[in-house]
Amino acid sequence: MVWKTISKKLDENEYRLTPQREVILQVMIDNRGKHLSADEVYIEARGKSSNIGIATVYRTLEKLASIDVLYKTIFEGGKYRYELSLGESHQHHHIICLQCGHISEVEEDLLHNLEIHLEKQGYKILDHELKFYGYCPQCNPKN
Amino acid sequence: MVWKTISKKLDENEYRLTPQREVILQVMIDNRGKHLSADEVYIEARGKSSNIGIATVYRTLEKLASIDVLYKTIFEGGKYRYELSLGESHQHHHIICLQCGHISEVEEDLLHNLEIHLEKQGYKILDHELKFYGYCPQCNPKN
DNA sequence: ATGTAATTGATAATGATTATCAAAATCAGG
DNA sequence: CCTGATTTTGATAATCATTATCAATTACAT
Repeated sequence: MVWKTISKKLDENEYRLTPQREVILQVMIDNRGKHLSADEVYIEARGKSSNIGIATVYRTLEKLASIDVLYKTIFEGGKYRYELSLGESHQHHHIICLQCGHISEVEEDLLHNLEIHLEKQGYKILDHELKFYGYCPQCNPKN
Repeated sequence: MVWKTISKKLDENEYRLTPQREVILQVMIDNRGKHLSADEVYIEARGKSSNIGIATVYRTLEKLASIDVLYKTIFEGGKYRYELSLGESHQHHHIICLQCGHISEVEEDLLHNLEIHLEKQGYKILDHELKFYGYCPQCNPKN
């Protein structure tokens, strides 16, 4: 199901699925919903196939992001993170826990109205990204 | 007016206003509303006082951000950017033009409802950050 | 004045990412 | 299947932003 959608995108972009790329993709699928940095992907990929190079990881993540198989973003902390992009357009709403660092997602897409508002002002909005900073339910002192 | 508020914060935090720090602050005030990277601040600061070191710029920006005189964030592009933080709490709504790179701000604070919603789920939200990507009125092909 | 503490600027060290390049893998046509 | 051309890979060098180090300067409190 997930693989089918992805393969299609790879084909469309004439991007060959080598063993290394397959391992990296599998890592991303296994971690669906998480936001992995390149070195985190590298470590997990090594577990599956011990002789994969860090350069290949960077290259592959970059390429997969450019064809929208992955979504690439950067959080406070200064390194890029990647997550599987699941076809649907607006899903980039993150809640970052300042205590444990856990990053979860908000499903709602409540920004549509605001985008309309901005377009009336002459902007053309293509995408948005929303980040909340605070404590997740586990870390919330009140809970 | 701006200076008064800032001096107060500096005093409260026992942060001395040396000539170098004053120059850096002046650069930030001159560029109110813009989002400068450390090296951009460095270049402008050099124009005003030719023998300021890059290390001092980094140190000062970092410190000023930690006492909320500046707001520090990171955009696609991988480097930190700083802007003057003007007392009011929620103002971190940015519109990034994909054409010219210009970053402007949305004044509205329409996320309050969403925050309430998340708090009902057990989260404790302390801050948020919203970024729109698209074309500004000048670059919008439709205009 | 004078000794102590804070600040500075140059530069080394670090961490993340990108570029380079020779070797290995893969492909397409005979 | 061969074989030459093309793509991909992994190691590593290069780069870029940021942070740490440290001796020299500056400011402070007595």
